[in-house]
Amino acid sequence: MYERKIPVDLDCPLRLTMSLMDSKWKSCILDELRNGALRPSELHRVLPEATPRVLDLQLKELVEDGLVAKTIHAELPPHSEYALTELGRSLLPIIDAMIDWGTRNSDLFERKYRKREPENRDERS
Amino acid sequence: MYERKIPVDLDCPLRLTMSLMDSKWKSCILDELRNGALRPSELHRVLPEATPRVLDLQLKELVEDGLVAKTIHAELPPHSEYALTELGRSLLPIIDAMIDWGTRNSDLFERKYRKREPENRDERS
DNA sequence: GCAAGTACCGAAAAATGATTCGGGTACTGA
DNA sequence: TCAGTACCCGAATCATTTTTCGGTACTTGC
Repeated sequence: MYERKIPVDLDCPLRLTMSLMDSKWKSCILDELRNGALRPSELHRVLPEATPRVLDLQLKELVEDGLVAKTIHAELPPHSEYALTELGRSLLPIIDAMIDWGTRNSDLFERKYRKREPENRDERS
Repeated sequence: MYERKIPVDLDCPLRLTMSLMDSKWKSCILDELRNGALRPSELHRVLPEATPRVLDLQLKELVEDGLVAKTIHAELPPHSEYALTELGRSLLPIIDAMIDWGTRNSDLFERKYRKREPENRDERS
């Protein structure tokens, strides 16, 4: 895990909240966990674009931030599970609002950015 | 401006929304513009931690994404102003929710991460 | 002319974030 | 004991973002 030099911005509530979920996968992970705990392999199955390694790292940070809880089931074979904590669950309204906004406005950005391949955009004037 | 290889993730509404405001300063800029247009120098005055260069780059992206509009006043001396568009304004509820969450939970992370200076944390066990 | 203010912008450096690679452990069932 | 599965991790590498540094251009006031 990276050693965050400036852990979170504690003086600005906005930046604090942002810093907890603005990585590439965290918000998706929180969203996927909304319906119940998932095991790492299951999470990878629902987010196949993220490598297991990334998910592992991000989950670790989420756990460290108290948004997700890890449970190890000692049965055989032992499994680990990640679930939202109450704190993590309290972020869901924000995530819902973002999903909502993205859904309402997706066609706008569709037209704007799906001109062609990732390559050049910037065809103004 | 950096040529985003993958402009925005168009297939996931959550990631789409995120991609528009997950940079270090964008959400702050949107928040600062809520009460009316600001000139670059004014914006720098209210966000002194961000260099004028960064603000410039971020504003440019915000304009390109349609969240902010730029107006050039041709008087002398010519001034430019940046204001929220309707689209940008429609993100404010999300930003409000984040400010809210951050305010409600700041003391939690205060205790957790303000052990000492930005330097080392990582004093587990 | 010259300093000071404002708005820009290019290029490189630095910092941060994400991904890949190559393992390691622990258990299973055969 | 061996392949198979799931989980975990360090380190290097790659990608992206942010910062730094410098510069252009224009206008105002001296």
